[in-house]
Amino acid sequence: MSLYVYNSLTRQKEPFEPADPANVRMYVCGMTVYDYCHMGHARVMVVFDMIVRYLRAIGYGVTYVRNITDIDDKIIARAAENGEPIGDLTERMIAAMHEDLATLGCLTPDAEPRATGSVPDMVEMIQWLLDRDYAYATESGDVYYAVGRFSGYGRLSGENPEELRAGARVEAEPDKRDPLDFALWKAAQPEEPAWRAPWGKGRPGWHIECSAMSYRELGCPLDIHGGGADLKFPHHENEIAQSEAALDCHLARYWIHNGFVRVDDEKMAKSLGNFFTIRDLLAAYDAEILRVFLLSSHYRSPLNYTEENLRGAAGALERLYTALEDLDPVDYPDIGEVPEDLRQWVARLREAMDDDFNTPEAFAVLFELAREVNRRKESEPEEARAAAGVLRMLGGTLGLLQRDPSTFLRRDTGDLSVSEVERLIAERAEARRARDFATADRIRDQLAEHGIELEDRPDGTVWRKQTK
RNA sequence: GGCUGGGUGGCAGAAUGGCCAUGCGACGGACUGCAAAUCCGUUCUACGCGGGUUCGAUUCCCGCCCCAGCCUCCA
Repeated sequence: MSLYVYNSLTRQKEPFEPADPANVRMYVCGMTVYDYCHMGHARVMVVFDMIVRYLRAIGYGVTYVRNITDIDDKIIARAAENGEPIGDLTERMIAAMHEDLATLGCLTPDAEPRATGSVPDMVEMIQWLLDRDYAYATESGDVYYAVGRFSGYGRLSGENPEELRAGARVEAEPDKRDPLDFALWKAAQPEEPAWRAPWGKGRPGWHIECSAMSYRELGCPLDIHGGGADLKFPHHENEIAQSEAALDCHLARYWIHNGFVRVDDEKMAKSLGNFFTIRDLLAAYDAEILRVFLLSSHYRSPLNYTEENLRGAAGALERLYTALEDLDPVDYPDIGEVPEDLRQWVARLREAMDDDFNTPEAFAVLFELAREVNRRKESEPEEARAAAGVLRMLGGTLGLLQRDPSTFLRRDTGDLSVSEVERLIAERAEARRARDFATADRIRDQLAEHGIELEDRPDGTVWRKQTK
């Protein structure tokens, strides 16, 4: 059995065959740091984190590079608006991003190159394009890519250059030879940061940074190039044009694009005023719940944000952690150590994930395994420990289930302190001993109003946070 | 208009040419002082519409309708 990946370039699932299995080279377009990460960013980050984890879990070595765009029009505008230096704004947003991603359980990429730290690489690549006549400089000092010179333009997005020109909503830039041409370099403007280049001072266009940085960090071709679906056109199309013209090499073997986050079935967008930052949501939901939500639909499908769906994710995670509770799961550092009778679960998860990272199917496997753990819990504690160990290990391949179950299940006491909760539980225990069930039930109702759910067990009462 | 994806039971969300997804919800049973959690069972003729291929299609083919995204900065 082997991994199949949907390749946006060919529009079909293909067997995954990296050039070097010991070093899968993966480049993901990260974010432009002028504001906090929203759920759309979170989805990209979590989806590709899941992909890296899975590739590593099945034995690949992966070099994961994710860039940071820290110079562009929006950043310049926002910094001016705030009356702060560009560097202050971007440093602040990068720190916030790192914090958000760590909270969501995303691994740190192996490299996180910044555009401003890579300008010489970009200048060099633009020079190659000029030398080969794939680019031209204008009177005003801009440099454009000559799309008409590149025959493969439109292959990734399925767009036809002729159609694009015909329906060109692109406003006419007098200096462009072709409306499809795009900026590689923008001539310096007063009040804007600028770098030196042989053809004049200025700053890089957006697309060139990914071509230059991916080449510097990983060479060419990449095994995987990823990003949000909206980057297919024009960003990735332009990257292909740049890299292939400059390097005589196909930029990437596999293109992976994730679907959008929607809100009430509309795209989440700042212009619609319906976007949520990761921070907004972390105030209301545990980070691992967000992660479950983000992986609960297939990465290429749209993901609809609703309160109900978030609650569903919370319930799902609670079910999994409840299965792990009060067990000491066996630690399996390697799949090979899983007992024979539990291997089928590992195989089923792999089968799901090997099919283009089918996380919903993977969750189905985890739920069935959780049921198996629960079944064994009473009668066969040792077998339950083993099954729980596998559940935990498989959850780990998705970046989940690594916490102590009781920390998760008792993560939040709402507006009561833990000692108050415990005091009330003790009071109730007293009442129950006296068979004063009216009092006992009143205390239970009182706790329920604070979102605390009780469970009476033979050896005492435990409480947990109730998600409703 | 062009280019991508989609339309599955009360909700979310997979797979699949003929049998079970899975989770949540609802209902019944076991357990419990009652609950909760858990287990067992049931629920809902689920597959956008109309044709075709087939012994048999939600699944393949054709046409249509509808939705979302991209075509302009966007994860």
